[in-house]
Amino acid sequence: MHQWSRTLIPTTREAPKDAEVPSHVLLHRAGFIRPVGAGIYDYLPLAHRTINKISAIVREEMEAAGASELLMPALEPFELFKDTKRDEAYGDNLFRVMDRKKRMNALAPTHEEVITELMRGCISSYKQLPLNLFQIQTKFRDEARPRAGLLRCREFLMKDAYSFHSKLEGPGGLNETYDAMYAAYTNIFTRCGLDFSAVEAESGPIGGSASHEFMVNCASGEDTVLKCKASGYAANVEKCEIGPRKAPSAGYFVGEPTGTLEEVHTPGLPGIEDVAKHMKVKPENMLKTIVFKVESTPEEKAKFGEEWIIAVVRGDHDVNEGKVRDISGCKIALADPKEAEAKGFAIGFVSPRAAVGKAGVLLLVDRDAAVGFDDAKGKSMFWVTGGDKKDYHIKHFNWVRDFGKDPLAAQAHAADKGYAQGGLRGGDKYLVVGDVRNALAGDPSPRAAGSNLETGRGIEVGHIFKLGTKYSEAMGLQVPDEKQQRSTVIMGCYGIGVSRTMAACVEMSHDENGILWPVALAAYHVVLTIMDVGSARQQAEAKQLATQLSAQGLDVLIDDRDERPGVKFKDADLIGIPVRLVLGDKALDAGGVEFKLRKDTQGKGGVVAMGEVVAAVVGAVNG
RNA sequence: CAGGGUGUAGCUCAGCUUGGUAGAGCGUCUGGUUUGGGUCCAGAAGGCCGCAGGUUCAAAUCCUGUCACCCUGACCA
Repeated sequence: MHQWSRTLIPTTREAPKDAEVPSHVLLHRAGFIRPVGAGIYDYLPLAHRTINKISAIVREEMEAAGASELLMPALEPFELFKDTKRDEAYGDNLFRVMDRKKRMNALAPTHEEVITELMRGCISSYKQLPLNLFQIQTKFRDEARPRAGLLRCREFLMKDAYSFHSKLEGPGGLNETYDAMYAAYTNIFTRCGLDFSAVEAESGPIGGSASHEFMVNCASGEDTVLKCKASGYAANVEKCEIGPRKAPSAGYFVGEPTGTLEEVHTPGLPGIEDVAKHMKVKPENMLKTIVFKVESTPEEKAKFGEEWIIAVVRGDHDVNEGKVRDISGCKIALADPKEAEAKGFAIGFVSPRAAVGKAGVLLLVDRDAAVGFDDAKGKSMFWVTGGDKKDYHIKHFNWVRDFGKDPLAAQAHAADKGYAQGGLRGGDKYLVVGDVRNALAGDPSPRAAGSNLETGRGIEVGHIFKLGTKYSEAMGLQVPDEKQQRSTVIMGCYGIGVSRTMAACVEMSHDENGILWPVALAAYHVVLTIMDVGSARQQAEAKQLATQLSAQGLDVLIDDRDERPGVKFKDADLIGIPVRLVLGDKALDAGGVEFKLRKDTQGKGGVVAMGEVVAAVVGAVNG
């Protein structure tokens, strides 16, 4: 049991002006955190207690799933990152520290390199695998823009686990451990009392194997999630597939021109919305073109030369970079404007015509943009797109007339296949129709015919990932297998943002008076509010009750501050303790104390007889 | 990294346009008052006006530079 007057809970009436999101405001006001620098925070006693509770749950479930805890250093020699090239991949996000010998070190953003190096020296046989090791430790990332309090920090607490396998399938394989981690994460976030979803996530260009994110469902979340109720499919928008869309009845691209091609001067209009407004059309009548540069290896460049990809989607849609990458089969990056303009692309004003007659340019057209006839309206489509020169757009773009019938005809087979695989190196193709945009609410489900996707927002608190051999390959982690062949170890990694989980919980669960902690994460289960601290009787009763509650394994906070009742009630609500017991003369005279749950916002609760209080609190806490 | 904004008391902010030597509310401390949802009254302490240059008789205020923090975007295993 702790006394409020003997610990540090600096509640405030107002939050700092720069705090905007609820978790930031409330964690500050409730005395959980204080800023130290950009994206760096003090974790005060309440926060520390809550974080310890999250950590304890994580530990239990990780151990139960067969993982062992260890602790690796946060400070690492910089050379470690060279083998995996993550000194470059992380770029400025990697904190660099020069030591007295002028040697460069890194503050670890994550520990793949360290643990792979560790394993290289510790295991020498496939018989020692599988292994799953985890730690709970402070991570450092020099984020370009830390924001939203604890949700995006430069220093934060993370549980990171790494598993090692000699095979993918079967007992002891990566897939088995991955599934075990999926189950463990589900247990962890369920026990934390969070409303969450496990969703398919973008697994990046390496390997293309499975990856799931665990998202706390919350309208203020940074990530967009799509779900199909019928099939249970759920995915991050970065990853979400779109089910078969209805093909245009007349065929792709086919439609009569809606008028003669007309150039319009559109200077100083930065966004598609502005251009649409200026040209008096809807964004859905515009074609949005995004230019990507293929990032080839030197060998590829020698063979294929410089390569570009132009993705075309409807103006009200967004290009999905992962889908462009997957369909083209190329590593890509948004084109550098200067470089692209040198190639003849008027960035910001590119139309599909820009691809015509240029070698090494692939045009990827989203299915919704690859039409010329509006079936719903029963007439040809009206398209506005770039004018292929600075500050100009064109009206009445028609695919067949203005892009060219021959190139379209040559690709009819690709369009019919729908999700055509192709691209620059698939032959002579330079136009492919497919799914290259972000999914939206109402889009067809990719897993259940006739069902539609729904959207929600989420905060990513966990991410599990099949790494494959990315790190073991780069760092030479191999063990001999049954046949005495050296084989590269297969890895998985599994992260949980512990400090972010605390903040996400507040985002998910608060009201106008403060935080509502789930019992499992509450810094204290119960707060005893002493009405008159000058009353020896109230003090004695409080102490006795607190002792009884503590004996039941409950965490008890006694508000023994010499404050007016109103102040104490406000603070109790603010810091969000699930159960409040008020010790005042009125209730004591009636032989009890006042019992109120934080989630019951109305009224002041009822009097519970002294002999039944402990059972009542235990009952409330247990569920 | 680009664009925008802000740095004045522990917190929220006013003062700056039009230079004249520092203000309010909340919080803190003292005394009184009050005592079931952030009482009321009186008094007090508390500031290198982010930092460094410059202009001026005089700078929180004008100029230059710099640092820090925040917002939007880019970025984000």
